[in-house]
Amino acid sequence: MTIATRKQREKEEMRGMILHAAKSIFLEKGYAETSIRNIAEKIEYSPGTIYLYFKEKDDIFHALHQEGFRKLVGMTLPLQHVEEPFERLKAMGRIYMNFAKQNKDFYDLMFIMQAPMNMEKGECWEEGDKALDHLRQVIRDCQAVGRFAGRDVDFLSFTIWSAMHGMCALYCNERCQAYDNIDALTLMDEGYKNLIDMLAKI
Amino acid sequence: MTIATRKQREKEEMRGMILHAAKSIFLEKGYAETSIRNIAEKIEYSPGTIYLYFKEKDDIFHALHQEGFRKLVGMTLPLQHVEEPFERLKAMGRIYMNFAKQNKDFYDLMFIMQAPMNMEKGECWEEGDKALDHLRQVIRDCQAVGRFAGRDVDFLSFTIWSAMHGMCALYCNERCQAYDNIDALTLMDEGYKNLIDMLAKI
DNA sequence: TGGAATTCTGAACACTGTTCATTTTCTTTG
DNA sequence: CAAAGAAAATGAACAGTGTTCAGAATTCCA
Repeated sequence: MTIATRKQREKEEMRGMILHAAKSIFLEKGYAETSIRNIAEKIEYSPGTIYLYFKEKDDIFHALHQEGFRKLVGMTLPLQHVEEPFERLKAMGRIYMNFAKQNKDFYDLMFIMQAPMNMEKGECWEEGDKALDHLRQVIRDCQAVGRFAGRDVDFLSFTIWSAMHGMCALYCNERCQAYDNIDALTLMDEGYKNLIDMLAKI
Repeated sequence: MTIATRKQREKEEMRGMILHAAKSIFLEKGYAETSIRNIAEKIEYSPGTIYLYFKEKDDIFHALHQEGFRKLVGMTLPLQHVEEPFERLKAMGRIYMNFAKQNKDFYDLMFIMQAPMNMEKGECWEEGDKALDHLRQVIRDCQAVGRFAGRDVDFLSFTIWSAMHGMCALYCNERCQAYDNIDALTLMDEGYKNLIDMLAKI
């Protein structure tokens, strides 16, 4: 093991430490509280050190952004066992919604926040593109069994993603409060059912 | 005209000045750049003065939040001339989407940002509730002419609002970039069409 | 072991929202 | 009109932010 490779490994480890600390603060106290100084304190290094491993704060959140997508993609494994395309689409929606319900902060970071988005597209959406392609493929599969006849795949994927995202975003941004007497999670579930009903008839 | 009423009026005028300055900076340079010091500089007062007219920064954005809703509600006037309920619903959607397209920052402030949301519900959603009630009423009107049979008005309004919001939010947060070769505005238009088609068949 | 290269530090810069003692301005009273 | 009182405006100060960089500490290699 050459010394250069050890240096390389140590650099990776340090990046890992920083990301780990950043993530724990982010999940515990939210984005606003996750400052460079807080992260530095957690890993017991000085603030300046962090800038030797990340060009800027957004880089850290960009990394967490990608981690979030890996997490989401990881949750879609059960889909392999769902053969019927439309059932698969339904399951995808459920998984997406559950991800948002269970990972409010990650969902925020991935789909709502402006923060880590100031990147050249390309590397930023590696994982995100994969997820979107997955949706497109399921839609094509649905078309192969006679559904969504004549619909453009891109436009329909946007329609479906938007509808799901709309519910998740209103949920994450506390806008469900607009419905006084209805629990936010109930709202999401019933909204999802309506969407499925609509997709079934289109 | 008593002196007390003049004082009152001057207080209102000062609030107006602050709001006007805040709005112009907000629309020109975005939320992040709209600092108390920037606002103070624009109206040629010291930063401290602003706190004599607004308890905190969020209060200012809360006021702009309300202004945004008045603006949106104002745009719905043409709806009075649309008799057929479903046509009216379609027109509502168009107006909502156009509002988002033309007022990205206001839309962000009203439906996405967490910023001015840390208020006791109630006064914060006065205008927002009105808009939502409007949607509910149109849905009921649709039901009166045989559409959306058996659907719960609250849940359906959430479904529709979410679907519209999803598109607008992805647009405002630059997530439409996920579609490389498709213009964001085209995406919105086609997404809207799909939604209408689905609502027509539900 | 000595010099070069790397790694780390922490003070400094220019910001942020917010507070508050002090000063300025306006209003009322003697 | 002058003095006293009230109201309004100030700007320095506090604790925080992201980011930079000269200098100190450490590690590496000859």
